[in-house]
Amino acid sequence: MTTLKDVAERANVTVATVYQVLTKPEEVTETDYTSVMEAVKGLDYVLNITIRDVAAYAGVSVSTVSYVINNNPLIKPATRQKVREAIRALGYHPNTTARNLKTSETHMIGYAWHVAEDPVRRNPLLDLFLYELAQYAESCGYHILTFTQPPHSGIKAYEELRNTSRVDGFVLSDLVYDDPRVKRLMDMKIPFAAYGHSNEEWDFPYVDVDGQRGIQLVIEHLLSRGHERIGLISWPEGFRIGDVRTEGYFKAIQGAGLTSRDAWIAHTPNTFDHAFDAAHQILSSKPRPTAIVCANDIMAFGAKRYLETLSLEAGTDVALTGYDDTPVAELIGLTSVRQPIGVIASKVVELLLAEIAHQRPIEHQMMLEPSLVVRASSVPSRRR
Amino acid sequence: MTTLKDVAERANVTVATVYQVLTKPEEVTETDYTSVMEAVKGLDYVLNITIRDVAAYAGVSVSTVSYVINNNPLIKPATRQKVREAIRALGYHPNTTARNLKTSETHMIGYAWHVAEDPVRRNPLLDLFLYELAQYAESCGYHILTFTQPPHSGIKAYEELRNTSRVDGFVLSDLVYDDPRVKRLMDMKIPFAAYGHSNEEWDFPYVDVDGQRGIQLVIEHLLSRGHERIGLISWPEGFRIGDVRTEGYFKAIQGAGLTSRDAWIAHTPNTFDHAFDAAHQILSSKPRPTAIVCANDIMAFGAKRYLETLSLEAGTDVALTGYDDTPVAELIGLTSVRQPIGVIASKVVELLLAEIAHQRPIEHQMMLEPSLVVRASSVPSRRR
DNA sequence: AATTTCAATCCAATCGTTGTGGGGACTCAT
DNA sequence: ATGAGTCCCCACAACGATTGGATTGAAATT
Repeated sequence: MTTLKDVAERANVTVATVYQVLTKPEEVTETDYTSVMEAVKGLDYVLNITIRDVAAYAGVSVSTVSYVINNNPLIKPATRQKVREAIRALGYHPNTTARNLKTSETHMIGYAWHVAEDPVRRNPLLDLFLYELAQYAESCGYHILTFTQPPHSGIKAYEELRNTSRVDGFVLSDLVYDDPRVKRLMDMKIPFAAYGHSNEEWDFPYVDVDGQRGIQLVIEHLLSRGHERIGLISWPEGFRIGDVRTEGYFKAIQGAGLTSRDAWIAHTPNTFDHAFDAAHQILSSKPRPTAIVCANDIMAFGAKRYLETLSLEAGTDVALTGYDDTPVAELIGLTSVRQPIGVIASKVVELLLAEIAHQRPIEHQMMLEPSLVVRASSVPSRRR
Repeated sequence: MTTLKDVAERANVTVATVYQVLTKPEEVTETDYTSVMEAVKGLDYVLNITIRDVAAYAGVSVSTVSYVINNNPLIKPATRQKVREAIRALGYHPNTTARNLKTSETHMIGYAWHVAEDPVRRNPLLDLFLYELAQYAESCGYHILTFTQPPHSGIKAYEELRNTSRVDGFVLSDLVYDDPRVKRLMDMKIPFAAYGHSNEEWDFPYVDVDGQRGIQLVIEHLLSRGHERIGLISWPEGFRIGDVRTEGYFKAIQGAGLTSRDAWIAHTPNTFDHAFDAAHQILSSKPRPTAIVCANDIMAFGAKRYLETLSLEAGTDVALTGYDDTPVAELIGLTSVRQPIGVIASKVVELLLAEIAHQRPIEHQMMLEPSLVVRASSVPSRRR
């Protein structure tokens, strides 16, 4: 491979001159220009600054430049300065690919989009999570490689990315019971960290938010507002997040010495229409609850619409709460439970980087606290 | 670097045996096991299948293996078969990093998250776009590297990613007038393709959706339902998308021989509350419009809420339309304009890949047609 | 003065591929 | 037998960085 130095020697000028001719030809003497261009032609050189060029420019060896780049303290400040200057002058940027090859790291984190056959089921919370993930990873010098996991393809995509060494590890979200991805990644000893957890017996790094606690917060809030008949709309059984929240509901109700009734409980898929119907069912019971807790904002949204058909106002007539504090909750003034997505993302990245460095901290499983965001849907208001 | 072959020679067994010892020790004879393990220890070898191992296993040269991998037709079918078998047997996967270094391509596409200081302003449409982008790019053997562009940092992040050769090119979205990213990327001859366009005079590859046409569809629909007094809630002037849609409104109104009034037009930031107020203002005019066209779903959502405070029903009492067909539109039964995000994403990727290959097609600027999604908010309904 | 020590550099091998430029083996016509 | 022409395959030099071990000159020690 031809370097700036080769051209310089052939044209019998300095490396700096060659660079100047190639980047700002207008600032250079006629003779320099022609001789350099001739050399360039002869060697058919194309400008591409590498570490070698920097070394030649600074008058040191390649390794010295490398040490400077990597902040190796052995290098004398004067030399360091000289090299830095050369880097600046030539506008040099280390080639990540070459570095990756040598160090066999990629500084990339893989994150699979949650499968979304049904666009309505796309979870805005996870979009936000991905955003925060990207942000925090970047501050650690990592980037996120997003990929889509074809439905029912198992974890092919994960293996492929790892096998071809495109990523150093993975972040998982949307875990299910006995999540096969977790199992397989553990088996293959591929670094990963998860948002949410899967199987109590598996030992892997994750960050989760206490779903029971979230519902507890909601119910405490409702109790403080005098509600004693509290309904629930949650997922069908068998979904991890749903089950946790449902359980939280029962625990909190019992903890407060209240009772619930079957008629006040609905298990429905997470869609607007199903929740609408569920609200209808619950509010048809006698006595009917004065508050309805929903395991998700979408459900609350559907319930709210049902209230409107009865000309009931959420907050004033029936208290209504959601979960996840999605943008829609803000829009419709829905009391909801917020997960600290920013913190989760940063912790997950931290855990993952530790895994990649083969240093699993003692506390590699964290449970974070959600917080309650009270809005109009659970407190009576005079207007609007 | 030590290869399987080195170990095999030292232990005086076949390459296949070494591999077997290292992967399925239970299926191997005692003597093989000990001799191989001894060799492994002596060379302190760690299992890592490379093209060299495949070559040794198949009894061909490294380049032959490479040719097979890259489907070079020169290789004889029998040899090809032999190599394929070796690849399978050893579970070999080419190392992407090494390949990237050699070919100086990365098969990565950079996409910056739209800046979102204000979380409420996050655009779900772009989340969907990113998803589709990832999906289509993958089908072309590319992956998406997402990054966040720190606000006011200019296009530093873009340059950095390109300079360190992490990506082959970029996809842009959320373009503004005279977008500085477009200008700079054009200047630096960095491949990119955009969703949306920026400056009429710049020649760069993009895909856009005809915003005027979208509004026109809406207004034609309203006309067909007999509306003649049609209001508009749109962005303040100076935002590309907003201006296009506003213009579409005026053109369509005039084209239909109708007139508009200043009092029926509101320019507001894209928030629920501002739209609420705008609707209030518009509906206070006399005569008041029978329909309100909004340049965005969020605005329509705010307007809808205002209607509700008046006990007016969208669709029955006042027709209301949004734009972008975000999930919320589906939820609240809002007539909206849908952009073919899947098509856009695939076209953008196509254009970008062409740029990367330095083959700009004649049609490197496409304008796609939006479509109207009619829901209850613009058609009177009997129930619900 | 001879030897050791040490900080500051440098040399060269290496990471795992790709692809050019041969070259051996074979066929076919001379 | 010879030469030309194919057809397959291989040796080897890259790609652009990192890094262990060698080297060097000067300071410290003997």
